[in-house]
Amino acid sequence: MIKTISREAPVLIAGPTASGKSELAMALAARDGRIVINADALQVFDMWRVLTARPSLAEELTLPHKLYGHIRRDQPYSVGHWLREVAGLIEQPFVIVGGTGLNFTALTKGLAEIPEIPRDVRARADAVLAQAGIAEMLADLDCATKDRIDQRNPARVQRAWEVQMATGRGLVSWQSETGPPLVARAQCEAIVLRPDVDWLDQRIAARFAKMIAQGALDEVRAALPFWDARAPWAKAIGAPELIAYLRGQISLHDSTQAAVLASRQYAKRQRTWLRKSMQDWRAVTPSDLSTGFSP
RNA sequence: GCCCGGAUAGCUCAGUCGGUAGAGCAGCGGAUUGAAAAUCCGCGUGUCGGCGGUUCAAAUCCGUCUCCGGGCA
Repeated sequence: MIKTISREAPVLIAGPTASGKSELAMALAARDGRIVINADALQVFDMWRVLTARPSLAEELTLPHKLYGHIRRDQPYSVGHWLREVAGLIEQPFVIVGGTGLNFTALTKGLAEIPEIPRDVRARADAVLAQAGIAEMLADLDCATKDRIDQRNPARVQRAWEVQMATGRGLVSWQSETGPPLVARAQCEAIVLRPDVDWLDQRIAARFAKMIAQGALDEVRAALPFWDARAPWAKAIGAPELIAYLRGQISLHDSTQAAVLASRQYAKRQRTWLRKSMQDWRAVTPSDLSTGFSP
C-alpha cells in the first residue's frame, strides 16, 4: 500500500490516537528523504515523551523530526504558534503527522490572523468566568459573534470574549478575513487512518501498559512538583490519572483503567472529526499497512 | 438442610399507596477558526431472574423454582 503513496507530493497523515501514524510517517520520511513535522497538540511539550507516545530518541536521531518536545511548560502555545512554525519548515520535503484535527483544518483551510491574547486578559477572563459566569461574558460580545459561537460552551465564549477585550474587535469579524491556507489539500497526498474500533481499543490498552513499562510514571513523577491541572500540558491523557495514583488517591490499576478509558473517548472524538472534515482524504485501514520501518 | 438479604439498561443502583420504569457511569451520534489529548450539545424498550396465582391492572402482593451474598447447622 505504501508504494502507492507519492514520493514527491507533500504528505499529510491524520488518524486517531494509537493508530500507527508515526510509523507510517517515518517510513515515508526514510523512503523519500522527508522531514517529519508533528501536528499533535500534546507532543510539543518537552516533559512528555513516553506519555504522549512521541517518537523515541533513537527515532529522532535516525530521521529529522520537527516540532516535537520543543515547548516548555511555561510557554504559551496554540494552533497559531504551530501554524507559524510549520510555515517556516515546508520549503523542504515533508510529511505532517498528528491527531489534532484543528491543526489540519488550520493548515488546509486557513486560520484567521488574530493577535495573541496577553496574559492579563486571559487572567481577567478566567476571573470573570469563575465569578460572574458565561452570561456576563456574552453581554460583552457583538451579535454576529454571539450568533456564530456555541453560547453554552464556556471555552468558546471565553475565547470570543478574550479576542473582543484584547483587540476591541469581534471574533467573527476577524474570522471573516481568514486568508488562504498554508497548504492546499489538492496538492497533497492526504491520508487518514481509519482503524477498526475494536482493533484500536486493544492497541490503546496495550500501548498504555507499554508506556508504564517504559517509564511513564517517572515522567509524571517529575512533573508532580509543578503540577497544575488547568495547564495545557497537564491535559495529556494519563497524566491526571497517574498523578492521582502518585498522590495515593487511587490504585495503579484504577489509574490505568481510567487512562485507557479516557484514550478511547478521545479516539471517539477524533473519529467524529476525521469523519466529517477529512471526507476527501484517502482512508486507509492501519492493520492493512505494512510499513517495514524500524529505526 | 434451615434462616435472612439480593436478582430492574452493558455496569452500579433508584423505583412511594399495585396503574407495565429512570438516574449516574459506559456506549452511540454531533459540534469544532489560537488552552483542542481541550470544551460543549444530543440520544434511555429493558423477557424488571423463571413459572404460576390474586387483581380491571403486578417491577411492586402471594406461592414456587433458579442463581448470588451472609448467617445458622
